[in-house]
Amino acid sequence: MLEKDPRNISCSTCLRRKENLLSGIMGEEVEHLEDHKTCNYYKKNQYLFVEGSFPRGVFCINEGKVKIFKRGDGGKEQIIQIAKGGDLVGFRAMFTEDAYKVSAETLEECNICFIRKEDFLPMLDTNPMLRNGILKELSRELADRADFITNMAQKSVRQRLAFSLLLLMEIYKDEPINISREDMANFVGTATETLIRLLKDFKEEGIIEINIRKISVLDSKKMLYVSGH
Amino acid sequence: MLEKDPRNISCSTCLRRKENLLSGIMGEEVEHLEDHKTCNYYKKNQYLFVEGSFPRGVFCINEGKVKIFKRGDGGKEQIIQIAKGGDLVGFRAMFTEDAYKVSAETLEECNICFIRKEDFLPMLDTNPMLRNGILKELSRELADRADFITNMAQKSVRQRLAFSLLLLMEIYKDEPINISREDMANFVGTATETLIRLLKDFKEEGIIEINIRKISVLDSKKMLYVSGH
DNA sequence: TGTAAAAAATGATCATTATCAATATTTTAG
DNA sequence: CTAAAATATTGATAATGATCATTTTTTACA
Repeated sequence: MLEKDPRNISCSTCLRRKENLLSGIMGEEVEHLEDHKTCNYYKKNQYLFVEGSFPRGVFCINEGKVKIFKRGDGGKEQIIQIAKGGDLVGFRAMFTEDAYKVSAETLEECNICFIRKEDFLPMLDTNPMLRNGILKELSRELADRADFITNMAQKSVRQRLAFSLLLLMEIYKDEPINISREDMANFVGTATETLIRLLKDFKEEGIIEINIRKISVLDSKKMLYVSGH
Repeated sequence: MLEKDPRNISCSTCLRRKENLLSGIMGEEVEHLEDHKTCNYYKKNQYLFVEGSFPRGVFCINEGKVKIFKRGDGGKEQIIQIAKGGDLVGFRAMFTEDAYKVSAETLEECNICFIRKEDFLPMLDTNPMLRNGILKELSRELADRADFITNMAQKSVRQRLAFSLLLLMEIYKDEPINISREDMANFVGTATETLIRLLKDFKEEGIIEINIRKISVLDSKKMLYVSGH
């Protein structure tokens, strides 16, 4: 259970901030951030923003997981990314001055801070470290997505699932992976039924363990092998 | 046939530059650019850079098409993007201070200018317009790749081919699309044989016309319909 | 805490697309 | 201009993965 009134989260002491893109912010800029950010508790399955709407600022996840996804023409979700504590979410659309091209929804209860555009963008001009960090981050994500596309095009569903489970393992750290079969299928890019069958295979092969819906990877070496990497 | 000694290409009068990210460069910065850039003629199938190598600068395509691709674990290429005259290529890896994650190879003869890192990066600090342009461009491409991933996951090969042909149509402007079946298959993310069969279908349906290997889209409205968008 | 709704799991079937093999056409280089 | 190499095309077959229908389990909440 998370703190439901997270207003006391402080930027100056926030450990998340010290490890993310905002770590370059110093002195009075931190104070300004602290005074102007808001922080809210989100239940599971709440939207942060929706495809087509216009960005008002950037979200900084303190606790919890958020899925970033796009709806295909049939309305089916494709999950592009799963963001976790420490990640900044939704700042890309701010630069294009365009509507969001993806949506963001919590996968579990979250504490998430919000920094308005007007408070965030000026820091780009005054803070070369932040600027460079963002350029670096955008470039890194671009490279990740080239990988994603290549995997999608060239790997079997079994291989993609294996690789996705390794990614999810990193996102969920030591905790078991706790995500609905449908979301997982929409991340891997397959049908829910196919995903469930493959999970069963992995279980029978001793690579994973399933408790109710939570998945633990038992043999990540074998998983990497199965992923074809 | 292209000019094989393109040293006379001038940044100050370059129409390509005036329409791309470098349009914000003014006055003596243009002169500096002009003095420090180099410009070369490339034959078909020449590499600009290879996955794993380290970037020394950025390429500015004056004439010709360049494929940006990644090799999957089997060595098979996945084309991520096809760059054309006016496009800047290879600047992402410069920000990550990391090796290239993709390769770039000419699809036809090209004239391409090269700006060294040392001449390019400092402009980021002095030129907010360039900086914002690049943030915008990176964000836009990130959105494009989310689309790419979603199409890859949710659309049939037939739909993806239709969509790819529309993209290629824009890239090739009025000229017929001139790209090998293998490259096209590696862009769509399918087997060459499947691609050829589908092209045949499109031809029989009157949506495209094929001359030797060059493809002209006859009915782009129908093509859009077939693409499922 | 019981019940309805949602999510997960299983089974059967079908369609799409990959793969392998062979041939035809086009391009390249001597 | 011609032979060799590369590319494009066609055919046959197999495998992967989607879809639809149904049952079981889990979750939410009155």
